[in-house]
Amino acid sequence: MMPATSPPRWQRRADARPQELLDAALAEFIERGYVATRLDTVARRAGVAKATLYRYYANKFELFKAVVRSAVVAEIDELAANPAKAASAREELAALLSAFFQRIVNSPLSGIPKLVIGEAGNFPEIARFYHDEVIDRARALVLAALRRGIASGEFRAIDADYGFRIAVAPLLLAIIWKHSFQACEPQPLDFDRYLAAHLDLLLGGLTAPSAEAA
Amino acid sequence: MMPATSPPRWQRRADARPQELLDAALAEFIERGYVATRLDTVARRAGVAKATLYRYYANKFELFKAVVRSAVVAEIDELAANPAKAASAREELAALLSAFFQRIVNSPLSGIPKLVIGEAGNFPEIARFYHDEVIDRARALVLAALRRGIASGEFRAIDADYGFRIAVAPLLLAIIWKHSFQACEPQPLDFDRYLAAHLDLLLGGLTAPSAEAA
DNA sequence: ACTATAAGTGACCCATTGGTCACTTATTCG
DNA sequence: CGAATAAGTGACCAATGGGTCACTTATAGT
Repeated sequence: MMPATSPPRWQRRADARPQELLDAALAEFIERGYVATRLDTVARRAGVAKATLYRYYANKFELFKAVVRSAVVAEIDELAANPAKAASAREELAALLSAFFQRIVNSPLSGIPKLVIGEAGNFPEIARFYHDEVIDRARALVLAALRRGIASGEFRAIDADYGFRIAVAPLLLAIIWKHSFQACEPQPLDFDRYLAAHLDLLLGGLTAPSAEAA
Repeated sequence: MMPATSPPRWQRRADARPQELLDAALAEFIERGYVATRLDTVARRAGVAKATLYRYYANKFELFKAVVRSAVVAEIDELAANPAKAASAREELAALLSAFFQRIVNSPLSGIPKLVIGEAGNFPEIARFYHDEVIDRARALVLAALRRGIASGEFRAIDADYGFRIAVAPLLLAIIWKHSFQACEPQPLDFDRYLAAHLDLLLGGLTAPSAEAA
């Protein structure tokens, strides 16, 4: 009988662990939100014990920040780095909102904004972090498109900052709907038609002559 | 020495308790959300012990439903009962969204939709309840205004159900902003200007001629 | 080989809170 | 006045989960 050398109970993989933990945590945060995500589950999903997770991330919030940076912030930065330079401001704005829609709203990643929307009220640090790292970046992109259109006379001279919020509001609503109320309705929302309807109305409103009375 | 009859340690006030508990619970839910609201705190705020609360409401969810019905649903029903019959569909829609804005978004009551947005994902029963009791009611009102305008030719023939969502999305965003991100920005959002900007764009978009090319 | 050490772990602590229950007491009614 | 009973209560339970710590063990360097 060979006393078969029992395989090691675990391996040292210090360089692979951080990313594996990040992947596991992203999936869990998306599925369950911030509070409901159990660090023990995240660790097991990554194939390690909870105490091991703490060797790489100091606490839950640090883990969360790392996840958001590696997933959402990276996505937006990529968008910002490859600007779809369109002929008109209309097209640029439409392309931008479409990109946000396809890459975030209509993807599993939407779980992150959903989580933030829900829990930012109870965790001011999360709100501040997300505001500074994500919202500000996204806003810069939208504001640029709006200002371009206003400067060129393509759009009416609205307050761009308010325009930004009104332009992205339907994206937020789509996220909320998808994650919280989808199951309450017989037929699901058609995301493409929804986006098209929004762009149609928004661009119509932006272009309409200022003084139109009833 | 008169052995002064010590005042009763507590009083029986079976008819006043339910409303007092509702008031306390509304305030707590608004301040802290669903999960973070402690039933012990609610009870103490109403001047009773936690076990007393359970004599009137079977559990946390039942208490929550009672709160929403007595506060939010009542508000919407009142709105529905006194329809501001305006001359045009434009005015009707504007009046309706303004009313929602003033009575809910720009009032402490906004804490309730905020809470639902945040926690509906983790509590399907809350989502279902809010969808059936609140969203459906609100949607009926907005849809009526939209359909009226479409029927009269005042609005373009968009899909009213999508229009509903796009019309209310900025209200939701305002709620989220107010509760979660207000503190992250130097100057606060001017709610009145924000609403005006939204109505301006929305009505502009709804009225614009269908085929306007760049 | 063998040792230094970084990587990994199980068991534990502690605070938290929805919900329950046996008990006390204010009030009402005959 | 004195039950009967509904209103009210404090003390408790069980489950939960973030975070810690003393300990074990894989592995690289010599």
